[in-house]
Formats: sequence, C-alpha cells, structure tokens
Amino acid sequence: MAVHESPDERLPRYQQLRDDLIRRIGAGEWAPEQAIATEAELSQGYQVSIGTLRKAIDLLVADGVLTRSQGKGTFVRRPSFDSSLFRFFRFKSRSGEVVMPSAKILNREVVSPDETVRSALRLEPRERAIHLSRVRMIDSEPVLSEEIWVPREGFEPLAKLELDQFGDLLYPLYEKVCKQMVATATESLEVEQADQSIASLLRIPVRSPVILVHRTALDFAGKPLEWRSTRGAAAGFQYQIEIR
Amino acid sequence: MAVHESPDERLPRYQQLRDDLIRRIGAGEWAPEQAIATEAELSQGYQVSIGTLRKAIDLLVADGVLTRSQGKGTFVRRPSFDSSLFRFFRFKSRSGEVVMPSAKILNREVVSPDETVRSALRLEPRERAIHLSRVRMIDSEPVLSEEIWVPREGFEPLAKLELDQFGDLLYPLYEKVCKQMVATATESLEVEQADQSIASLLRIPVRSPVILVHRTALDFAGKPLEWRSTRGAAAGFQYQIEIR
DNA sequence: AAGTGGTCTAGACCACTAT
DNA sequence: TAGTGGTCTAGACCACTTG
Repeated sequence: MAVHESPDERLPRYQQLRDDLIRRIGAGEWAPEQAIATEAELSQGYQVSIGTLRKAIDLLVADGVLTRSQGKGTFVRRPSFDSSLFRFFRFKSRSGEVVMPSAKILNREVVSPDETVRSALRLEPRERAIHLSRVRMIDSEPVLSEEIWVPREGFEPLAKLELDQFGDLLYPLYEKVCKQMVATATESLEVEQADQSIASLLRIPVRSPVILVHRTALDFAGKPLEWRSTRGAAAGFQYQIEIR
Repeated sequence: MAVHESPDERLPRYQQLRDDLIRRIGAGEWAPEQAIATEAELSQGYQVSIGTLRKAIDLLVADGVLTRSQGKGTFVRRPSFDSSLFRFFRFKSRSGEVVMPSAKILNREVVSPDETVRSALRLEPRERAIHLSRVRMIDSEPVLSEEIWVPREGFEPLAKLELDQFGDLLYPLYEKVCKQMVATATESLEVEQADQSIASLLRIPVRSPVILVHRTALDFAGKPLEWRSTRGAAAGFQYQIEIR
C-alpha cells in the first residue's frame, strides 16, 4: 500500500503550506533553478495572508529547498554540495590551485545488492542495482576511490551507456538521462586503515589512515536514489564545525 | 584602541535589535537559563512592532542564543555542545551503556604560549597562559588525551586551585571560579597517526589512526576563552552530516 | 514603469503555563 | 485567571531587478 501523506489539519497553516509547496516541487511543477509563483499569487491561491505564506517560504529557505532573490523571485535551489565532507579534502594540482578531481569509471555491473546496499536504497528483496566503481584523479594521480550503487529501476539507461560517456559529474547525468533529481543527501565519516588494494590505488602505505565517507542521496520525496562510499588518504583532510 | 561597535543605522531594525539583545546578554543583564524580558515589554521598550521584535528573536533562536517556551518565556540558552565532534566517539562502559568519560588533570603550569596558542587565544606577545594536561577515562581506561590552554588573565584562580578540585567539567568551573562564560565554540577535525606517547596512553598500536579535534571556545563578545586539542582512537568514531 | 521580494506595522485570537 | 509565546491578518512602504 502506498503511503498517502494527507495534510494534517492540526498543523499550523504555514507548515501545511510548506508541505504542499514541497509536494508541488517534487511533482515537477517548478523545476530546479526556476522561479516559483510569486508571493502575491501564492497567498491568493492558498487564501492566506502574505505573512503566513512568507513564513512557509522561510522554512523552505532555511531547509535549503528555495532561495529568494529580491526583485527577481523565489527559486528552486539545486543542492550545491558545498557542505559535503569532500570539500575538506585539500585537493591541489601540481601548480597549487584548488581543483575538482576528474573521474573515470573503472567498472559497471548489474548486481544483486548485499544487505547494506539494499537497506540503504530501500530495495525489495529481489530488486537489482547498478554498481559503479570509479576513481577520481588530479593530474592523473588517483586521489579518491568510489563505489556507487543506484537502483536498477529508474536508472536503466546507466546500464547501457558507454563508460566513457559518464563524464565527471554523475548527478547531472542522473537528471538528464534518468530523469532522477537529487535533492538532499546525508554523509557519514569514519576512519579506517588502508588495505592492500586501496593503498596501491592511492599510493599510500598499507595501514595508513583513510577517510571513508558514506553518502545516501535522496530525491524531493525522500526516496533514496544513490548510495556511495568514497575513500581518500586522511593526510591533509581537515573538517570544521560550529558549536552553539 | 578598543573596537566600538556602534549600531549601524543602515541595517534593518530587526538586525539592530538582535545586536542590542546580544550586547545586553553579554553584559550580563540576563543570565543563562533565565528568562529575558517579555516580547510585549521589549517591543514597547524598543518602540517597534511585535512582529519586528519577534523577527529579531527568531534570529537569536536560530543562532542558538535563545530558546522560546510557550507560556513560560524566552530564555538565554547555555551552549549544550550537543553538536561537538566528541559526541561521535562511541564511548561505552563495560556494561554497554553510553557514558560521559570522567576527567583527571595530569599537569598544570603557567607558560609562555607558543605561536599557535597565542594566536588562537589572541594574546599579546608577553601575555602568559595556563596549560592543563588532562586525561579522560571510562572504567579507569584512558580514552581521550587533552591539552588545554586558557589566558592567565581572567583565569588566575585556576593557577592556584588544587588539582583534584577541578572536577569532570571545566566550563561550569570557568563560570563559577573565573566568571567566564563560554557561549560558542568552533571545532576542527583531522586524522593523525599515534606517536609513542599517545599510543601507550590510549593503549593502541603505534601509528594507528587517531582523531585530533581542536576547539576554540568563545564568550558572547567573541573573545577566545580557551583553546584545546583532544586526541582519541579513530576506531569506532563516526560522524554524520546533512547536505542540502 | 512594473513587478519582485524585504521590511514593518498594529493589532487579533489561540495554546500553553503558572498561580 | 493572568501572562506568556504561537499563529495569523491585511495591509503599507521600500529596495532591487528587468524591460
């Protein structure tokens, strides 16, 4: 049975508005980077005052779903991944600039996922997944090793695409080729010691510390679209946080 | 020359209000855990409408400075350190419960700080600092090693206090004995390999991965009160984050 | 000039807490 | 019952962007 989220009458109006706006964004009524209806239109449409509508939008802006721009409008925000843990690997090219690593797919196969992947992607027992192995490089030197799983259902085109057609960024590819849009993600960080294969790939000593980042990427409805684990040398990694 | 932050007339009223409320909290007009003046009183006092005042308070609530409680009032929040990176060490006692490690001061001395500490605490060239070495334990087993520096000025009482009088928590001590209140902090995380002394203290192999957390603790005015570095075994450490 | 979000008003009524 | 913050209204005027 499908889960039907009916608007809870007991919730404050501005929270109901937020939920309905998320629903409409998820349904594709407004695409990423596009302006949603104006505050005046929305407050009229919902029959609430402008203040109440603004409070609903405030919540979505705080959640990173929308951004406002005075004089221009309110826009559906594409997740920027500025806060990704990756950012805290200090990748520098030989010339000293900070650069984004290029990517190369090493392997792709359709698999029956193990229990970890199945539960991360919330797959049914017999559902299959597409598994990608990827290496990311700077100046042709490998710096990150990635294992990526997506559900076969909804990502079928990826099973056939030529490996050299994947490009450096996967999420634009998911969007263009599979019509799947990543809205948010959660990441977790832990530390392990390099085994033989990671050590030789990253050219670091066996048993030296490695940062392991797991990421679950979700669409607007909260459905998992991708699960990945990324490994990189811990040397030079530094992460910062505010406490309040 | 002292920095005088005069309220910027060009800023929106609600931001000016926020700044003035922070000033009054920092000046001790309202103590932590105590209720500030009511919204009605404040909006009258500042001669702004209730909506504008509430927007200022919204900002302070979002910043973690205040908490609101319907029917009771608005309170100055004591920082909880719930988001501290420490939380992601999975400390368990022998019986399996999650516990807070106890603390023991190993050494205390008044020192001329090195450049790192001096700049973290923003000390003048000749100013001195109090240095504490502390170990934190669960079931008498050391799990964290801490090096802590505070400015001598303002923390003089700590230079004389008996070492067994420090207790497990330093911030309440700073507050009670030194009248210094920690309002916020920043932490950074990196990974290193255990040297001989850390390895034997934490009872882990030499060169195994160690999490190193640096923390700068600030008062309400943003003045650094404490700088500390904490080391613990990386095994079992896991940190999580949301991306949006 | 027209249209957008940003700021601000001066209230009203409700839900919750304390006495 | 009195007092608190929580929600909501129905506007007004301002600052900024675009044609």
